Amino acid sequence: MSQKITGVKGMNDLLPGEIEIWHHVERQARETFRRFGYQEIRTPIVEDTALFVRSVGEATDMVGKEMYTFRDKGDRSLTLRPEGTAPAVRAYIEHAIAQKEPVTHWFYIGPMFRYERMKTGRYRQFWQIGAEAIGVKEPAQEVELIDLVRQFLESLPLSGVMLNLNSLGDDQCRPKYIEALVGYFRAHEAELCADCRDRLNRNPLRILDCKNERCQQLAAASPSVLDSLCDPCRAHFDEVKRQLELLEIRYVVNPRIVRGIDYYTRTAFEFVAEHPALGTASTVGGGGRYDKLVKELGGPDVPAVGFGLGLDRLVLLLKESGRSFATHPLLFVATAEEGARDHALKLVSNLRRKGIAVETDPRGGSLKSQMKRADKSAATYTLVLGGNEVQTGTAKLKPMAGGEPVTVTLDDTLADQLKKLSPDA
RNA sequence: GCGAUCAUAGCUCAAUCGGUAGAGCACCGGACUGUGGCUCCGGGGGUUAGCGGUUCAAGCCCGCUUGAUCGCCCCA
Repeated sequence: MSQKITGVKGMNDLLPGEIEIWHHVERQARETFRRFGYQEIRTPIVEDTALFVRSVGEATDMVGKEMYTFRDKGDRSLTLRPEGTAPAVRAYIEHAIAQKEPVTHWFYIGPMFRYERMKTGRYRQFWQIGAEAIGVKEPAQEVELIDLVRQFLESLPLSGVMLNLNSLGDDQCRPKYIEALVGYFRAHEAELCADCRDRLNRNPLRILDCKNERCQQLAAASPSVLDSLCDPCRAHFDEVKRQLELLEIRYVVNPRIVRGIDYYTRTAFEFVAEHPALGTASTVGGGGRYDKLVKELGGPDVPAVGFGLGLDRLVLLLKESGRSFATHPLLFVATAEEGARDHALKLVSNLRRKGIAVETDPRGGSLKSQMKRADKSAATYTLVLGGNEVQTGTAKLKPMAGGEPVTVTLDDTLADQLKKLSPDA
């Protein structure tokens, strides 16, 4: 047992029984993105470490202590991506997408990696559904993305998710705000927790996020970002709010949302679900505008907005609904006599080619044991193939949930007969 | 990174004072020889997470490791 190899800590296997719910969420996501005109991208799981250091920010927890970083055989420093925006922007720049189209709408679904302590809803490999809209400076862009998330959540369906909204200002007004904030906290430095005293120098915005009681009190009385927005930022924020109201999207302005990433400018938002199933991991998604990031990473000076949703957390919430997403075969084929095996083999193959979900037990065995497997498969009908059926060219379909058997003919029209019986399948 | 709790069959859990590891569910088979579920009967399953220590004797006591759960931190 000491030699037993197990999965890596914090990285989970997804097995049948659970995977169906993931498929459901991913299917609804893809369908929503289709309606909004967003196209899928797939970027590598591994990137140059510098990409995240330069975009997410050196002083963030994500970069400072949560990255899976290693050296490859060429002595390059590589990192398992902790988030999806930086890789998307890297790809956008690398493929000179700005030269080809003024507006880019992308989405992605894939695993992210952060070296963190595990708890409910937080894993070292977790999955994100994200979107990036590059090239639009207008407030309508973040409103479109927020509307997209809303419609996606409705499709699952998932309710009770609150939208928290904030504006972090831009490079005109943010420096002044941070100056005011630092000045304020400097005056109360002795009262701050040890972490926050450190944050004061490295990343003062994060103090607003601190859960320490005294820090919270101080933060509550601190200058609000919203009071120091410059006129263009204020107008932008007001317009975002106006359009959200136009679409009847409910939100709460929360000036304490700062997000754990440095690249956000102006609008920042979070989707929060207070639910016991999530424990303290109540954030199911977050995003915001990052108008300077593309240029900072060496690309053109284009504005952008994006969001990321925690697929694992959505699945946790959806599991609570108790809904079943399992799929079942329409037909199970059992054989009653050894001589019918070859006929069954061909029958099953032909039905499958015609699109019918058919299961059988390749091991054969007694009819009784095959019937048990038919029951287990949750097939709608079972067809027992034996000498009689082969001889007469007809068979009875047994409805496994009860009811009268249905007689079918064993010819090329069998698939159509089955489809007629069960149009949904 | 810090703190707390926990680890027995595939799953949920028993096992008295330290004295031969058990049940339910699940799985397989039979009762019922071409018809599942219900009932009854039987069967396979365990280095008690791993390694070491104390003891005549350890699932139980002690140490370490690994893993899980929760809180802090932070986030999806």
